[in-house]
Amino acid sequence: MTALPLNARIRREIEAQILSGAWPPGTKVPGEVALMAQYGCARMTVNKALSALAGAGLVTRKRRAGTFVARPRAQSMVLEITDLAREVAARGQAYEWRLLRRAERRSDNPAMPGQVLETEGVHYADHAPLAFEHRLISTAQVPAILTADLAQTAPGTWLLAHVPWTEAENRITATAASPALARALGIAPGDPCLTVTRRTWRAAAPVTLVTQHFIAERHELVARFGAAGV
Amino acid sequence: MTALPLNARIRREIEAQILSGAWPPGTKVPGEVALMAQYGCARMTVNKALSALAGAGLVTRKRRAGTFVARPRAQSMVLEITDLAREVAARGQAYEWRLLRRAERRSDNPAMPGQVLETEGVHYADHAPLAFEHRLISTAQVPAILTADLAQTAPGTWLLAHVPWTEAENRITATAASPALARALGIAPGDPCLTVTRRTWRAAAPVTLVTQHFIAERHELVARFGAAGV
DNA sequence: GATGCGATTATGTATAGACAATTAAACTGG
DNA sequence: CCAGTTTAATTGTCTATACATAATCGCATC
Repeated sequence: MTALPLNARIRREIEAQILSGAWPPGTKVPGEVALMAQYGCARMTVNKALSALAGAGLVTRKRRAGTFVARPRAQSMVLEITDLAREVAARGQAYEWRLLRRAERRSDNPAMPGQVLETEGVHYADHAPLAFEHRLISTAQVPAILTADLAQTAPGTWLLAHVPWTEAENRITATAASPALARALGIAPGDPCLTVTRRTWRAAAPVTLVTQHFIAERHELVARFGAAGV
Repeated sequence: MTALPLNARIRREIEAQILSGAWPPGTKVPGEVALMAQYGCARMTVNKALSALAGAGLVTRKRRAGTFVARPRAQSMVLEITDLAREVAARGQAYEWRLLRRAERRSDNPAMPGQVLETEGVHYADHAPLAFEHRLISTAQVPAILTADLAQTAPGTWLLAHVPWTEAENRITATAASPALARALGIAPGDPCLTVTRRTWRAAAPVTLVTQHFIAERHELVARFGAAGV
């Protein structure tokens, strides 16, 4: 057992009180001077612990008033959107990507203006279709994509390795498969699909706009939240 | 313009270098002593800025080696799962909850063992059905739920206000509406639904297990990633 | 009562210095 | 040239203190 730094220990002990329910929302947490006396340390050490708790949203702090156990508000979950190739491989399945279309053209989509590379293809897991993907990539932002072998490497995999993004937005919804989509995925028209649309920016400039249609039974998004930041 | 605290300013300026791409992944960030000289401040101030960046995952720090711009890994997105009542109200629509079933019984679901309160009901936005909800609540963990008026307040809303949770897991998928579900929501059987299953724990003890079926056209989950933590 | 204003209190930020822990890099002996 | 050892650079934590800032409380006044 390595000795936990003091500020981390203070933090953990307060956290335990909150998470056990002993200190319900609204409870006043002992002030910095009180904790300082209790632990026999400097105020900065206590401050670091309480600031970290405030940053994690477990307490709210207000000058003159004090520190209080926060009322749980929105559940803010972390959704890990990994690269499909990696995710499939992590499940121990064989990953495969098949490029169906590749075109350089001017975009007619206001969300991705300018010259774009358009791709369409299907992701396979263990040789069974998993998702159909339609993507636009800004060639102004990512000129190197034009020389990439996208029949070999899925554009998402290539982008993840080559382009840092600064902002992204995912929209998740359910849709019924259109006849064309059903044909590409080998399912029946009207079957439910989990549809993820992701827009990615780098320094306010759109980089890529991708829509992935997953076969519902074969894919699930998982978002987890652990309060302790563990 | 309120003057930003110095540690926040240092953080922002380093962040800007990383996000603009000027400092690609792997770049060595100036050390604490260098920044200390550059900004003419104490090391603790620089340390606070860099520690915050490390906490946000933008840099990794290693003793003796230094601070380096982190390599982007998976896209980890923040998915805000707010209370439905609040979310509908935030969109300026009229929220309504209708309780269809309420039963105290022993659970046969291994994910939620023991004595539970089972509820079923429908969430409405502007008097149109939005989602069907099925829920199990552990009465051992939340005895007070038995006295709550769940016809008036949706169980999710009540729980959010009364029970702190420590861990949660969401599974998101698409399903086709069963005949019973279609009847409850006023849609056609087989129509696609966005299905969210959420399990919540408090200190390793299961609190609630809820499944919500959203009408696909009326609901969308949005996950955002803003690198600056804004 | 209602209103305005000062006093008080708790947090927010910053300093300057100290020592500990880690580990990359330089050095040494075989 | 390699393996083990020492050195030194860098971050991690902590102290003690100081002043800034926000907001509540209470008092005086209208």
